[in-house]
Amino acid sequence: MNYWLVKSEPFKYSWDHFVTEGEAVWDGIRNYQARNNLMSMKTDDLVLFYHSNEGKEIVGLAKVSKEFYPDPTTEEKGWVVVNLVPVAKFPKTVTLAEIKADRRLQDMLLIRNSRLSVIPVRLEEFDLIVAFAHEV
DNA sequence: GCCAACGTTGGC
DNA sequence: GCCAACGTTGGC
Repeated sequence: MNYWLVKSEPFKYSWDHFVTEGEAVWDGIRNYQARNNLMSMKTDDLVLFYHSNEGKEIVGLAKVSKEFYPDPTTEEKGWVVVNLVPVAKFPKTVTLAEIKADRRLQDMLLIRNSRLSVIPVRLEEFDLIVAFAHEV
């Protein structure tokens, strides 16, 4: 089991929209590193859902419902999508500021490479973020 | 709205 | 194969 984080601009595709639809085709990835991460995702891997630009916070948890297949939104070869389904909205969002403030999370690619939109997350980091999301 | 960081493209 | 120029992302 691996853990991931995906970014979405809420203006384009928000968590609420994701929940309403019930399943998302994660299309439009045009970056090789992000693409490689998509191709490493396995069914039932857990995925943190992050709102970029507006909010800058992790809002909920999703999981992989279908492993990678060719991106239907482009003719170009080599790009792929996965399907995601919502698991749970976090009781409390975890902001980028909180993540940056925690010494244990400094190595996250979310911070180190802010432009990458599909990011692997280590188990320790994942557990910590889930714990933050449930703090009172 | 600005700009830093990063990726990609193309000239040489 | 190097590197300058350009485009894009996303934090501030």
